[in-house]
Amino acid sequence: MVLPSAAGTEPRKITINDVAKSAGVSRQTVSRALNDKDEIDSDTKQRVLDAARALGYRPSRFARGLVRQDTMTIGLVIPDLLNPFFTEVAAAALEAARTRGWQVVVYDTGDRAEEELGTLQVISSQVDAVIGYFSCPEGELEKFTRGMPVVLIGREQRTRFSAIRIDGAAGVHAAVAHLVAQGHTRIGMLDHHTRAEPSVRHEWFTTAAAAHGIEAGMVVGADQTADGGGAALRTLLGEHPDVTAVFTFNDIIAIGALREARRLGRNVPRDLAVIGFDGLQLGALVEPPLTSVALDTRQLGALAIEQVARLLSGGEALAADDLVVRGELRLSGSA
Amino acid sequence: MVLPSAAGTEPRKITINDVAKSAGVSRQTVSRALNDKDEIDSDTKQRVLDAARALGYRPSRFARGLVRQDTMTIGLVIPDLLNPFFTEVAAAALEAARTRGWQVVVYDTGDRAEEELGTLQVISSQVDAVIGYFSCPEGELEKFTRGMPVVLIGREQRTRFSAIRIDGAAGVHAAVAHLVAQGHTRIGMLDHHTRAEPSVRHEWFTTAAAAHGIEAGMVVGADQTADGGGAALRTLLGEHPDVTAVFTFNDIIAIGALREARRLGRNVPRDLAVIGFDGLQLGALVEPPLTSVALDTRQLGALAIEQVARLLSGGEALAADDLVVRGELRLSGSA
DNA sequence: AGCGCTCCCGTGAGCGCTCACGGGACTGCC
DNA sequence: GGCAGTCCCGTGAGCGCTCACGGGAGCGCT
Repeated sequence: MVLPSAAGTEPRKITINDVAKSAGVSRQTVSRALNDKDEIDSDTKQRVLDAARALGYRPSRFARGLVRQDTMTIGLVIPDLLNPFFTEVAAAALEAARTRGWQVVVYDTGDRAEEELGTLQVISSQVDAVIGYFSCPEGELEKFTRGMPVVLIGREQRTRFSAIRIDGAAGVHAAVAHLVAQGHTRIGMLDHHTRAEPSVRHEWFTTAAAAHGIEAGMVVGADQTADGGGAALRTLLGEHPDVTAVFTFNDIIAIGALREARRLGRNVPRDLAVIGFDGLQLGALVEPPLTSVALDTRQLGALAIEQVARLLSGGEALAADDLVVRGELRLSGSA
Repeated sequence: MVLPSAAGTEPRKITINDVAKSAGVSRQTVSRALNDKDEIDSDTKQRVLDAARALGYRPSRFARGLVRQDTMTIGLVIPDLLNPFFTEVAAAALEAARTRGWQVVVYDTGDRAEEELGTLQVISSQVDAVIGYFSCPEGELEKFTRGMPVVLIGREQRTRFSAIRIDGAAGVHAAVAHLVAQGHTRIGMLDHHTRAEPSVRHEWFTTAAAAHGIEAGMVVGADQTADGGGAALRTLLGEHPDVTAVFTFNDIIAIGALREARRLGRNVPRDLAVIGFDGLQLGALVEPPLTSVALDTRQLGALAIEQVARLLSGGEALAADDLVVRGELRLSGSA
């Protein structure tokens, strides 16, 4: 591959005009050659193509996009690509977008609020709409997304934006009911620890626990990784050795807890029942298979794309009541 | 073939001029208001902002990109977002791209060659360069990527494009050597089955087996999922009940085999040793932890981005010998 | 010659936006 | 009054490309 190495000089962008000049034809002829249009002699076409290659010409997608504005690009902002839950959502969104012929740009904020803003700033001039998990204040969000459709996922507070609510109340209630029915009374929770305030999933847990008349104070924050889940379980069992069941913020933490339980010689589910949240496909691969409050990630992705479509078309958006994905207890081996 | 179907269905696009007219100011003032520029009265600014919101104005990212061409977007094409290996690579590429201030657009082809072409067609006018896994003929590839830098991953044949080679020969050799040292002589393989020809990883396996003087004919094709791995193991053990160790095309298949072995009452590694390929983080979560020929996905992603950078700048590209990621045997519980 | 037709190719216009510049209105100060 | 300075705001130009036209050249036919 031979490219003109711009030695020292500013590598001035090569435009269609440079190619035209080099091939001794007009812009339009170059355009015709590159786009496989009709009205062009095959010899001329080859000459243009050669000239373009020799110059290392790359058409500007902006200029092209400007004139024929037929592409829609959605920005998908997620906290962590390595967390399977988000990749499941991303895959679902990608699939839903594909049926519309839309592009999806994926961004990873690393679960840090400051990255969110940076990403948002960049994104705002790159996409036509944004779908994502955001933990930053709503004001900041609005500032960077002026006039752009935004669909939030899993944000609980009432908001000016469209938000797909994840409602796990019933699912968590069912999970606790299941544990209680199995005879458990000392149920702990491994929560998300990076947020200052307790998570909504934790609230669901305490509510469910209260409904069953059991204590819900045995909570330990966990890093959003399997190792974090393991460490948190160790801490929890250290503080409350009589715990016989744990509910976790998500499946990754649960899987770490599963592993840690094995290391501690606790048989799951006999000595320790574990129930996760998310319902990852991954949960079926571990031993024992994970019981979890499962979310339909495909529906989640599809809903988000659907709502974006409505916002973009200026049509009637889906109401908040329709923008809900409900967690459902899926029983398996671990509880 | 997926073509960009008529995406936006708005009757008429609202431009900056419409907002200007509506607010009774000039284009430039609108621009100033929207971009938080200085030379504007705060009252005017608010009036413009209100007008923009009332009209539902969204700036064109193409026009904006045209005039200040400072954004670089890389297209990352992977076969399956739900396979953790690819998300690890994607995460690595995203991270490497971020340090350069680049965007990454992720595409999922579903491991189907026809999707690759459709994706390529769409992508070619959307990104500045392409990184990806492609199984389609090179000619097709070139046709859709005219003049655009392309970096392939894991393609073995010599190619006109830059390609990052995955070299597992030594790693697989070490894996087989390890199994032989443990006393195994009947080693089977669970290969990838969707390609017509046998995989390169299979060749590495037969070569390594030959070097150790053991038979390598016990091969079963597997679907690229855990279930596929399980089914393939069952088939393999049905055909060759004396097999005591298996090497798999990748970790997902290996994890499925692990689970199936447990169901069949075979203890791993005592009754059946399992060695995977890829070295997924996921491998550490299953029981027993997976022994695998590990690839450095971060290096893979970083290399790809680095090469793209060199191709784009017109500078000297990395040579084929530098574009290699080598698999390395990482011992763990399963073998 | 004149006409119509096909095959190529070029020219003007414009997509929607930002940048550089110019300029009016108003202030303060000599 | 004159001048500089500040604060706003508007105008022309142009980013790189494609689309809609127009038009020359060559052909065959009347």
